This record gives sequence, structure tokens and C-alpha cells, in this order.
Amino acid sequence: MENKIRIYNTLSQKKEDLAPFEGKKIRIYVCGPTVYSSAHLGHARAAVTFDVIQRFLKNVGYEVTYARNFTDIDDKIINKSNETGIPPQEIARIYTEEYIEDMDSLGVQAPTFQPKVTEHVPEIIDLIKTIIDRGYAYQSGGDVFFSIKKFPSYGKLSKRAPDEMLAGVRIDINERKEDPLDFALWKGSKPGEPWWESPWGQGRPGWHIECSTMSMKYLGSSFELHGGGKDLIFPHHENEIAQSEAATGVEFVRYWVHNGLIEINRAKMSKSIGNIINVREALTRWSKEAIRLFFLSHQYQNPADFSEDTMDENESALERLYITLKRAKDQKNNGRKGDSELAGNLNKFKTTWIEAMYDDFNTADALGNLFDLARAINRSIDSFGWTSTLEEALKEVRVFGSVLGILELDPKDYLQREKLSKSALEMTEEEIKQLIEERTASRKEKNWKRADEIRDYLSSKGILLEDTPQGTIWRVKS
RNA sequence: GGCGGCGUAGCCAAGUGGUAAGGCAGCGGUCUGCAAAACCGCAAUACCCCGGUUCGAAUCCGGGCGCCGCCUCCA
Repeated sequence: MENKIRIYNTLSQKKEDLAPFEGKKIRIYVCGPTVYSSAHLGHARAAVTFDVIQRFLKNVGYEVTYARNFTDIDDKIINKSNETGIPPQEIARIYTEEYIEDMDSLGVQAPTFQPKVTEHVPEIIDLIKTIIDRGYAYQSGGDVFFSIKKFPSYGKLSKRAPDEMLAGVRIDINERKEDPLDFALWKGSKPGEPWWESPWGQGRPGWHIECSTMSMKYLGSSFELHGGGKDLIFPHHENEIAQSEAATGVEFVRYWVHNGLIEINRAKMSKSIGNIINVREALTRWSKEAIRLFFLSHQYQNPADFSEDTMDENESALERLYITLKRAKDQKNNGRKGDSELAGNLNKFKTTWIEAMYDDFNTADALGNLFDLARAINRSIDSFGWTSTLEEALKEVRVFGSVLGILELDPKDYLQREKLSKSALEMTEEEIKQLIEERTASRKEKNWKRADEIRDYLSSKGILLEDTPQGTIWRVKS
């Protein structure tokens, strides 16, 4: 097995060995949402991607410190406030809470720190002062701008040269900027807008500076891993690098990691196109683990094209795994010791899934190996029922599941309750159980007609029956 | 125009030099009262096209076609 984690670094455009600054400590910062609307699948993918990365790192022995911010003061929030009449703070509060709830619903573990911009304005002002003092920024009216000319390596992340960026590009000509590409560290406030007192007058932080401030506050001037969606590479992360390195003189981040975007019918999901799918909408139809499975069955850097059919397929795939787990659980100990064939498959799985994850967190590859193991488990059950090897295999599946955040439910709960709640059928568990009892009685009398009638009826209601040696079981159809 | 990326069977999707994981859907078989699930098997002559490098390329290089993202708020 390889002993180095390989990770694709946007900065070098190569896979590199993951090497912490110190021991086995990894510090991660991920750009969280600007809280002015409900979380959509794009937010969810980013959150799940880095959730799995941090889970895996912990699993293989790293000590992870993970920060993800809330940008709770921003032009977009102010615009929303102007549209709705709801105060900006209230908008931010509502969507911050929603985001926390939604990510929790998706099984995303809470980061170590979840700092908010509005709670760090003094630190932001200090950082801006430092940048000005070091000669990288200038005041102009009530604004403060970062001067990209002073930062020669500007463009190193997004691979673009400042001269080229200007050509044919739509840029607001702001009279107060020395260079059109300069960006605001501090924005003077207009009447009616939220503001904080600063050396440059009343105003608020510009976009970008909050992430530099908070990441460095919680993780240090230099830290290992900074993540976010690919759409943030420019200008957001480019500007973060410029500001941070201008302020400290040291390398800001060692590995830049970017997840691919969600597409709908091969077009980016975005507010301007209006094809947004919110997390809570998706959760009314598919289980949280199916949604995670959808994300994780793609390599994290690739685009993921969303469709209802694809989601249904993921739900079916998840169901297959849970059915296998349930079968395994239902086996009785029959005294047999082990199954060498399964043991071989288990060993293979143990190494292959770890290897896949070591290679740039390739969850899609790892999942392929899981399905191989599931087949091996089923085969073993068919031949031997319960064995100690089966027990070991289930243990390993649980470990794997805990890294990906899937297969964490009791199989029965998934196959019945979880799915019952996602389907439109109006049937209680009690009613279902009664009908099954009646059918079991009919079957004993070999009254196949009545038995089939009941089965067909339940089927029409979306309930699938299965007659097993242990009795009749049911689940909700996909 | 600049930068980045993608094009693998019916659909989804791994795979950066040695003759192609996995899932979903389909077909046949075993099992079953019949089903379901599971297993076994099948199928789809699956690597966008054309050149090149190589003993050997889906994988590297060049060219072409198609699609997408960023360059403007965005996970």
C-alpha cells in the first residue's frame, strides 16, 4: 500500500504528496456560504467533499483542524434586504441556521470552527491596516483597495496574467481604483447600509478579506489545505492569496483543492440560469445517503450532472447495499467458523479502498470496490450463512461507511422508515404489517390467490414483499 | 480572445503505458407455490475523429470536431 496521500493541487496543477507542516496535523479551511439564500446542491457537494476528506484524514491518523466560514455581511445580503425589507442581520441569521440544519441533514460533520465575518471585523481591520502598512493597499475615498501591481505573482492560482485579464473583459471602471483589477478590502458604506467604524470611515469588509482573516486566525499564517468550489478559484482565492501573502510575507496555503460543480442537463447550476435545486427539496425525494452517494460516485474534481434518473439510480444502488447488510444481519450463527473465499475478498477490499482514497480521495473508485465486496458477502451468505469472516466484513463496511458517511443507518430503518418518509404513499407500518399477517395465514393454507392479491395490492401502494426463510419482509419500492 | 477541463457500452461512472472497475437498466439460468432478493451467466465488437511516439496508448504528443466552466455574483 502506498504510504503517502496524493492530492491534486490547483496551484501546481499536479498531484502532490500530502505533507503537513508539522507531524500529522492537517489544517483545512473551506469557503462556506454567503448566507442570503437556501443551500443548494452545489453547497452540499462542497460540504460533503471536504467532509469526506477530513473524515478520511482522521481515519488514517491525522489530527485535523477544520474551519468553514459564514460570510454574513456582503453586497448580496444587502441587496436581498433591499428587495425584501428584511434587515440584513435577519437574512443572515435565517440562512445561517438553514445551512447548519441542511448540512446536518446530509450527515456533514460540523467543522472545528464556523466563524462569522460579522464577529471578526476588528481582526479584519487589523489585517487591512497591515496590508496598507506593507505597501500593498491604498485608501481611496472611504474605500481601501488592494493593489495587484504590487503583488508580482498575482494570477498564480488561476494561471492568468493581469495584462491579459483586461483584454475584452467587462470590468466596472471604478474611478477610485488605480488599476481596474484592484479589488476592495474595505468598502465605505452608503446610507442605510450596515457599517462598522474604521480608520477609513464607516464601512464594511470587502469580499475575500474575511476568508484571509478568519483562516489565518484559526489556522495560522500558513496552513495545509484550502478548499472550495472551482468557481471560487478566480477571483476569490486568487485574491485571498494576494492579501494574505502581502500581509505575512509567507506562503499562505500549501494545497489548494477545488471540487467540481453540479450541472443540470450539462449546464452549470446557477442562480442566473435559475436551475437551482435546494438541499431541502432534494431531501424530500431522496435519502441523504443517496445524495451523498451521488456526489461520491464522481471523482470530486469532475463535474457532476444531476438528473432525477441519476438520483433514482443512486437510491437503487444504495438499496442494494442495505439489502445485503440486512441479509447479513439476519443470518443465524450456525457454528461454522470462517469463509476463506470471503476472507480473501475482504482483504482485497481493505487495501483497495484505502488505496483509492490515498490517490486524491477517489471515492468513486473506492465505491466500486465496495460493490465487489457486497457481491462476495452475498455469495458467502448463500453458501455459509453467518461466519466470523462475515462479521469482520461487516465491520470493515462500517468503517468504510463511516468515512463516506453512508450505510450509517440500521438497514431496516433505511429500507422501511427512511424510504417510507420519502414516498408519497399513504400507508402506515401497522396497516402494512396487518396485511402481511393475513397473507402469511393465506399462504399457510396454500390460498395463493388471496396471498397474491395482497401482494399485488401492496405493490400498487409501493410496498415490495419478500418471502424469506425467516418470514416475509417488506420494503418501500425505489 | 485568455485560462482550465471534459468526450469510456442504453444511462451513470472509475481508470495517466500493458490489451477496459463498479452501479443502474436489459436478457437467460438457479432458487421460489409464484414472486422478490441473492447468486451464476449473457449481451452490448464501450475508450469522439485523424495522425505521431512506443514492443505496446483510453492513458503521452500534434491536429481536428463536439461540449462545459472561469475571466462578472456564485460551492
